[in-house]
Order: sequence, then C-alpha cells, then structure tokens
Amino acid sequence: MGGRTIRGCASRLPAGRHPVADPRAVRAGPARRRVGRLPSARHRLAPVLEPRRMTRTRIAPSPTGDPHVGTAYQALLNYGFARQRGGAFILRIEDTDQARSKRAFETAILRSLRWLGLAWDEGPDVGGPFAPYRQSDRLDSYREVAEGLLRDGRAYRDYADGEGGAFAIRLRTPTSGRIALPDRLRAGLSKDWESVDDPVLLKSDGFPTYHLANVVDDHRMEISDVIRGEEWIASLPKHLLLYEALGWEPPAFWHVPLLRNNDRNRSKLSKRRSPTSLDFYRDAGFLPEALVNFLGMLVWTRASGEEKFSLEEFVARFDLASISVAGAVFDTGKLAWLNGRYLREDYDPVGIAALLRRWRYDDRTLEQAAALAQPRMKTLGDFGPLTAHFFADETPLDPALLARGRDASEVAEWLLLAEWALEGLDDFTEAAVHAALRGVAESVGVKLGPFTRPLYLAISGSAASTPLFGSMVLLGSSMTRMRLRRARAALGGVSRKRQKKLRARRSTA
RNA sequence: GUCCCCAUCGUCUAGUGGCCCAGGACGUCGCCCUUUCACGGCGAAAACACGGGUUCGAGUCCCGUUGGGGACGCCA
Repeated sequence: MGGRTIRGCASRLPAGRHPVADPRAVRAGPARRRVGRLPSARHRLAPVLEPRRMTRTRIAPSPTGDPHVGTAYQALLNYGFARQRGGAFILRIEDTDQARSKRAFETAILRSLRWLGLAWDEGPDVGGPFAPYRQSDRLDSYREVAEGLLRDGRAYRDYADGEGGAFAIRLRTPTSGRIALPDRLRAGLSKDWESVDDPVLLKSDGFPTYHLANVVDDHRMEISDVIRGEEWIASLPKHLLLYEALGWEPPAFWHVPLLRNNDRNRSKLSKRRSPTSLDFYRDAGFLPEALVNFLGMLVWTRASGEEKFSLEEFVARFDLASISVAGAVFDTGKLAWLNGRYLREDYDPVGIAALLRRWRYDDRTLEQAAALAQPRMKTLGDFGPLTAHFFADETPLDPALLARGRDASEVAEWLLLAEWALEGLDDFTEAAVHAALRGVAESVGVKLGPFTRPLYLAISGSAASTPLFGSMVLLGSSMTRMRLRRARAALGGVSRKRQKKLRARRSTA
C-alpha cells in the first residue's frame, strides 16, 4: 500500500502559493460555512432555463463484468434526459483497467442496453463525430493532457509503485481551503481540500485513470450534463480541479442515488445479495419494457399513480431535477408483478407464443435440449419433465438432498468455487465448463462424480436429468451461476471470512 | 476511523407551510369470484426516525441527535 498519499511530500507546492481550484470555492471556516448555506434539497436549484448548448449525456460503462442493472438505470436516466431535451445520448467504453477489462463484457453490455431499447446516438459500434468511443483507443490524448499538466506544474511524477523507471502522474491538489461542489440535485455541497488526496491521472502502464479519462472525454465529446452515481461526489473536487487546470468549463453534474440491496442495511446493490446481471433477467423471462419501466418507477411516478408506463412516456414526462435523492431498493418482487402485468395486458396468447419462441422455444434451443434428453427418453412425453429446468427461472431446492449426507457448509463451498471457476470463463463451452469444474473438484480433493452431484440438483432441480455440462451451456453462464448461488444460499451459504480465505487460497493456486 | 450524502408504511413512492388524525402501488392478511391455482374485485393492518427551534400553523423550513449509505485504489 505504498504510494497513496502525498500529503507533506516535497514535490507539493507550499499551500499558500497554490491557485485555488475553482472561482466558486469558498473559504474555510466553520462560521462562514453556515452563513453561506444554500437552501436544502427541497428547494433544489431550478434546471438551467436557457440551455446555451445542445444537451449531450453519456453512459460510460466499464467492461469489467456482466452487464449490470445499475448500468441500465444510469443509462435510462441519461437517455431520458437527453431525449426529452432533443439532445444526444452517447455510449463510451471506459476500458482503462487493463487487467480487468474484456472485450466480451463490452459486447455483452452493448447487447443488453440495446435489448432494453436504450439506443445511443454515438458509440464504439455506431461511430460519431467524436470517435473513437473506446478509451483504450484514445490513449494518446490522455498522455498529452497529463504531460501538459506536468509542464504547467499542475501535476508531478510519482515513482512509488512503478517498476524500473516507470512513474505515474499525479495531480497536485491544494492543501487548504474549501471547494463548493455544484450538484443539480443537492444544493450547497462543499468539501475541504485537506480531505482530498492527489489523484493519479496517468498510471505507470500509460493508461489514464477514471479521473483523467472522464474529464478529458466529457470535455472533448462536449458532454453538457454528467448524470452519474452519487458514489462520485467524493471525487468531484478532483474533477473540478482538472477542469480548472485545463481551462475547460465543467459540465453540469447530477449525482443520482444508488440502487440498493433488499437487505437490512440497504447497501449498494451487489450480486451477492440479489441478481444484478441483465442477462439473468433476460434469461429468467423478464421483458425489457418491464425492466425499463421498473427502473423508471424507482425515480418517477405519474400524477395518476399509475405505475405502468412506456419508455416514451417516461422520457416525455419524468423530471430529473425532482427525483428522490434517497437510494431505492431494487425490489425484484415488485419487478415480477410489473412484468406479469405486461404479459397479461399487452399480449394475447398468440403474442405470448411469439414471446416464448423468441425467449427459449426456438428451434435451436429445442434441438439442443433434445440432444441432451434423447438418450433418456422412452416416450416423447418424457421430454417435458426432463427439460423443464431449461424453460424455468428457479428450480426446486431441497437442502437435505443437495448435501446428501455431506456437511452442508462443505457443499456450499463447492458451489461457490464452481461459481467462481465458471465466472472466469471466456468461452462458455462444454469443454471449458468441464475443464473448469474438474479443476475445482481436484482442488477440493473430490472425484468429479460426487463433486458434480449437488451441481446437478442445483441446475436441474432433480437427480435424474440431462447431462450437467451440456445443460449448463444451454442455460448460459448467467443463469447457471444464479442457480449455483441460490443452491448455495439454500445450504446456508459461505461466511464472508471463509470466502476471503478461499479466495486467497485460489489466487495462489 | 476521517470526509461526504441521505431519512414518509417491510418496499417503491405522493406530498414543495394549512387541502394530511398522510394518498397510491408491491408485499402481507381477510372476504368475494371460481372445478384447482392464478387473475380480478372488496376490505384490513402498516409510515412522517428522535429532540429542539422558526411560524397563527411543520411530513414540508432551520439546528442537533440517532440511524443508514457512499468515498477514502496506479478499480471504475
């Protein structure tokens, strides 16, 4: 953990000589703070009345994991805001984490957002006037900006963590004073510079950090409104300082509340606690219009109280300035109710049949299911029961059956390790799944047969069913992992502490 | 721990100083409909976190407390 702070480092400018970051910065001092206080959130700043420039918003996902409902939620707000003002909605890929970014994730994210109907005007796939829209394709521009900052003395080199002569470039932040943080959803925010560390701008591998890349791109792509999660409020001073140092006018910032887990603490939505993958919702049989409606419902309701509305209506009527700033719980129960309404009210039986064909009852899926079921069929009538789990969201789980005499916590660990192994797979093929699971079985010292028994039950809900690996592939990665997770939970789960230990052991292996 | 944010039924919300002994929806419970289960209909329980102010009047404004969340990475 070296290299973190820099407070008191010789390379800093003396505090007094440092330019104040923002003309709107307020002076330090407790008395001053109170007097200058703006009205609270109830009296929010009115939205800009005379937009001097075109409204341009963006969603900037990082391709480091499965497409996330949080990304869809952010995308919806950005999309809606831009559309209702006749502006443009941009999709930009923030793949500046070389270790974790994968092109497969990017592809999946684009596919999911398209599935939801949140079409972008500019993006890596459709191009646009500010191409390229993938940050790894614009590395030169960040380096150039960082070096300019270096020359101006606004940034400095940090050799702390680099290998050889490699260095990172950090931004020099003031050590005293207080900066006002303009936010369209909360009036009167501010923060002491003393609590802001010098952020890394350019990593020693030559890639920019989020701080640099988002500022450079938002400016160059002429983003007018940055609508992002409130988790970014703490780093707003860094971003504002960058805009100031670069002589650029910052966009308007809207820090929207985070989606929460449906647990006691309402922590930030995480896959630990509830399904977060958009692929999962698609595979479980949720309709894109219901999911979008649900996400919109979390921040806006019609005067009539009717909670079902189309994307078009949401775009036309929702008011970003008046959304609730308290984070909403992502309640899958209510989502399911809404989805049911769409199924009942918007389709006739013919329409439902078409929906089903598009979902999983297509020839290809049926043929693959047939290949898995055929050896076990005596009559065509066996097909239904044998393959029911392919056309279902949840399967029945019996903890006693899952553990089958073994220690429940041990089996839960197997399921966790299996989930992790499958998570890392680039190609979700039968051979890859087989190899991954055999690896896990070996690592826990159990033969593949007994190891996979609980997995059969988790996947199919039955001990007599289709072959495991082929079933997993047909179900898809997202649904497969969800079933393993649900089975693990049914067995009592694996403690956090134990997970940490397993993870450590796994990374050394 | 430090800094920042937030606070109406279990959950999503309406409420922008009098229309609120707080309205709607999900969930829960009861009844009705019905060959089952759903759907649908009707009804019930269920909230302004607490304490101080300001005001003729506070869920609504201010302060504090408590609670919760977020950030504190060469992740985003």
